[in-house]
Amino acid sequence: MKKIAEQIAEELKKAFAECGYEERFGMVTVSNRPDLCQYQCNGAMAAAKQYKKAPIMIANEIVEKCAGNPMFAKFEAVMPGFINITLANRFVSKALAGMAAEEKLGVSTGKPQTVIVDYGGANVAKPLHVGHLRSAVIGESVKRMKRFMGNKVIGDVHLGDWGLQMGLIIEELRDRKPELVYFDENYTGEYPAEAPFTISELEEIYPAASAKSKEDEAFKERAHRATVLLQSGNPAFTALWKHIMAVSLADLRKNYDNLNVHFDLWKGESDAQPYIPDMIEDLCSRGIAYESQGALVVDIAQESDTKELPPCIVRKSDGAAIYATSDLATILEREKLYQPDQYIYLADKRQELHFTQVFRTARKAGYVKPETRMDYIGFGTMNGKDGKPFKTRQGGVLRLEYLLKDVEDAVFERIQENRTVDEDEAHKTAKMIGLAAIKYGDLSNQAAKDYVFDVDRFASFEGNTGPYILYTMVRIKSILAKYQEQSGKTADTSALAAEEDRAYSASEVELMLAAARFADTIERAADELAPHKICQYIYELSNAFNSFYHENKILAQEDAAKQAQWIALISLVLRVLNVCIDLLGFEAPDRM
RNA sequence: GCAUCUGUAGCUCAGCUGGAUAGAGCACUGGCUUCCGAAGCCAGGUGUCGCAGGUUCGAAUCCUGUCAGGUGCACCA
Repeated sequence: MKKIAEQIAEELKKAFAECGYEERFGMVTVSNRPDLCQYQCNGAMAAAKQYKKAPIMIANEIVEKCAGNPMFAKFEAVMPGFINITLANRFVSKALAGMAAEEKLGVSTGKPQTVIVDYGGANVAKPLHVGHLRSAVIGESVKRMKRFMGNKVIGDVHLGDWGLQMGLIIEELRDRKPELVYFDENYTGEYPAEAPFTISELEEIYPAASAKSKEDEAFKERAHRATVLLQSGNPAFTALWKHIMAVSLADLRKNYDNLNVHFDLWKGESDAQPYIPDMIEDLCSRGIAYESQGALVVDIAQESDTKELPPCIVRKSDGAAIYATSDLATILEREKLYQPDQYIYLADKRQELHFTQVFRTARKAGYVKPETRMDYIGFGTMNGKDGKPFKTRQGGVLRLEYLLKDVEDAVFERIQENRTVDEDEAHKTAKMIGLAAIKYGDLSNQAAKDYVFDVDRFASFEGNTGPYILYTMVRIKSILAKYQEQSGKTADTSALAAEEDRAYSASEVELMLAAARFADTIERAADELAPHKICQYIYELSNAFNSFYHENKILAQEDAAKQAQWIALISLVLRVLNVCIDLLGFEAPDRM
C-alpha cells in the first residue's frame, strides 16, 4: 500500500508534468504550518527559477489542474508560491484502513539484505558498566529497525576476550591459588571441567590484578608473558581461559537479558585469530602492507582527505596483533560465513579514526565488495548532571546493574505513591518502566551527541519520557479492555474507513494523520540509523492521542458506527506504539 | 599545530538534504475530575538560533572567517 505522502506526491507530480514542468517539483512534505494545512508542496518556488516564471503562477496552474480531485478537501496556492494541501477525511480514514490491514503497517521493505550489527563490545571478565550502555541500547535498536525493514540482521556482541586482562587474571589466580594444576608445569593430565572460581570471585580478581599491575612491574611483566603464552596456545592457560569465558559469559548474558538486549552471535576477538597469519601474509605478498618504523602498516590516505591520515597498523613492531588486526580478520571471517551487504559498527565516537582506517584497509585489500556498505555509528558520552562523564559519588565507574537498580527503585517508589497494586506486580512493572525510562532517555537524543543522564528527571517521568509513552499505551489498553467488557466486541479494523462523511473533530483528524505518518518515519529512521526519530514520532503520536482522549468520550459515544471507528483508530494507534517501542527495545505493561 | 564534532528559551533537547510566525519538555502561573486512568489535558510568557560576513526571492539550516567547549592525531582497546 502506498503511503499518504506518496499518494499526494503522485498526484502533484502528474500535475507538474501535465503543466510542462519536471515532475520532481511535485515533492510533498508534512506541513510546517499545521494551522494552514496538513501537507505542503514547495515545488513551485523551486521551479520558478528554472522556468523563469513567478512561483505563484506555477502554483496556481497546479491548483487548477488538481481541482475537483476528491482526495483533497482544500488545495490552494498561497504567496509567494506555497501549495497548501488539506486532505479529505474519508481519504485519510481509507488510508488508515489500508495500513491496518498490513502486517508491517504500510512500511515497504525492499530487497532483503544481510546486515551485521557489531555492538555491545563487552570485555570478558570485566563487569558491564555505564560506558557499555549506549552501545547496547543504540545497537539493539538499530538491529531491530533493520530487521523490521525485512533484512537478515545478525547482531554480534564481539567480545573483548583476547587481551591483556586474561594474562592479568591468570597471574592473579596463580598468586592466590598456586596449588592449582594449571600452574603445575609438569602436569599432563586432563584439566578439570569445573572452573576454579565463581563469578563473584572473578569480579573481584580482575580489578585487583589491574590495580596490582599498575604498581608492580614484575607482575605486569608476568601478565604480559601469560597473555602471549595463552595466545600461542598454551594448554593450561587455554583451559583456564575457557573457564573464564564460561563463567563470565553466563553473567554477561544475564545482564544483557535484563537490558532486553539479545545477540545472535557471541563471537569475540579470539575467533578472528586463526585468520590473522594468512591475512598478514596476503597483505604483504600483494604489497598492500609494508614495513614502517618496525611495524607493518597499510596506507589509507586519499586525495579527498582534508587532513593527513596515519596509516593503519596491522602488526606491531613486536610482532603482536593490534585492534585493527583483529577487526580486519573479523571482517574476513564474516565475509566467509555471511557475505554481508552492510556492516554497522557501534563504538564511542572517539574511535572514528580507527574505523576509517579499518574500512579503508578492508576495501583496499578487496576484503569487502565495493558496493558493501560500511557504517560506523560513533556515539557520544553519557554525562552526569554536572555535564562531565557519568561517575559514582566516589568517582568510580558505576556498574550497569546498579544503574538499572537505582532507576527501578525510583520508579517503584513512584508507582507506590499513586496506586495500590500488589508488591510483586509493582516490582515487575517498575522494571519495565525503568528500562523504558533509561532507553528512551538515551535514544531520544541523537546518538552522536553527548547527553546528560539525570535519574531524577527520568524517575519523575513527566513530559517527553519513556514512561509517558507507556502511560499512554496503558490508557489505551484500559479503554479497549473496558470496551470489550461492556460490548463483548473487540476492535474491528474494517471500521476504520468511514462509509459516509461526517464531522470530524480537529483532534481526531490530528490523531489520524499522526498514525498515518508511521511508515515514513520508520523508513527514514532505519535508513538514517536514527532511533531518536522514532522517539520523536511516538511522543507526537502520544500527544495526539491524549488530546483526542480528552476531547472525545469514547466509551460513552452513542453513535455506534462512530464509536467502532474510534475503537479501531485507537487500537491502530496502540499497535503502532507497540511496534515502535519494540524497535526501541522496551515493552509496555498492561497496568502501571 | 592540524583535523573533527558541538554551540538553539533559565535548564534538558528537537528542528539542520534552505521555505511561511524557530518548536517540545522541565521549571513558573492560571484553569479542567458527578463520565473511558489527572503519571493527563487546556491556556499563558520566555529566544542577538555563539559572533561576523557571504550565497539566495528566502538561511537556525548552505559557504567563508572567527570565538568558546569537547574529542582525535602510528604500535591501548
